[in-house]
Amino acid sequence: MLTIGKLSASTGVKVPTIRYYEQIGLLPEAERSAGNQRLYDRKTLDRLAFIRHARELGFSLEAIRDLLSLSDNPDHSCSAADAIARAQLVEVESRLARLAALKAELERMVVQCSGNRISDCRVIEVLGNHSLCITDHMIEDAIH
Amino acid sequence: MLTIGKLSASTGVKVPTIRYYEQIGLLPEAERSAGNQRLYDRKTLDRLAFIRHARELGFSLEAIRDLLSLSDNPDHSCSAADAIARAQLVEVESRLARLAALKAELERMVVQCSGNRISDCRVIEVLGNHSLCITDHMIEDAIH
DNA sequence: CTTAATGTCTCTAGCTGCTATAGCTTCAAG
DNA sequence: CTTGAAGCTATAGCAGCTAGAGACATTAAG
Repeated sequence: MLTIGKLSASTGVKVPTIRYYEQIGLLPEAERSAGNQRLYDRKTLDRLAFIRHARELGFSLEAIRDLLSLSDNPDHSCSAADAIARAQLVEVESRLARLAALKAELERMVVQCSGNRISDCRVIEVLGNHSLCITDHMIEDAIH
Repeated sequence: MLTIGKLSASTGVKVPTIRYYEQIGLLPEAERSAGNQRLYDRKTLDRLAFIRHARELGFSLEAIRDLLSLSDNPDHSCSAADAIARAQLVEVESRLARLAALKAELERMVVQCSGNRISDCRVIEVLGNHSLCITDHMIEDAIH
């Protein structure tokens, strides 16, 4: 049985975050020691590792809640889990395309900085002039 | 002079968001009509377009506040603006590398989905098994 | 000119996903 | 047996909005 600190150390999830996950029902209410301290078993450690990993992949707590309830019912079809993952993938691809476009724009900005007075600064100018920049339309094209 | 609705329509920033920006001091307090409605001029429209664009580029409101105060003092050197943009670029590059790795992992997940019972589902399994996944170390390597 | 629809006003509360603080109790090492 | 770390609860705060209530303003149609 692990204390919350050990659980935190072995999953990389901070202590207050673990308590928060319990509070919102992502983790079950922990057993308590005689002195009222939370105690965790291997099962909860796995569950928390799952949550952490999914968070790193950008899944929302809501999506994770769904995935967990799916994995709690192993007889159901996995198509729902697959759908969640696919939706997440679409999201990630969209963010990726968007970020790539923004990176290009930022690079243009810093390259063109004259190093002189603000009034000559491309950074400020580009940010103020939307027409110089990559449009949503271009981003949409890049995605598809 | 524009009402808040027109300003919203022409910048794509929602009405409550404009009021919020005023409240936190990103926009100056607006002039008011006889009937106490906010009125905006071209200058504020430009400022709001600047803010919107910078937000799309992922700048925090704090960074935008700095950029705005720089552009309000056009005699200063633009190296500060350049530094902010460069920091933002580093951030974006890091997020980009991270997202690319996550995309690869998600693709593996959905491809391997057996379409059958949850107990056979790779989506759930991969999420639960951190050792199968791309590590922070690998992401760091990808960045540099 | 009136009426109805739409727009705007202020204020408050809520959202996600945590993080920090205060003031207390419990535990483990020396 | 003491002391310092780790735990507890409860509350409040962060970014960056968003939504709702209930009142006043403006505009367009009839």
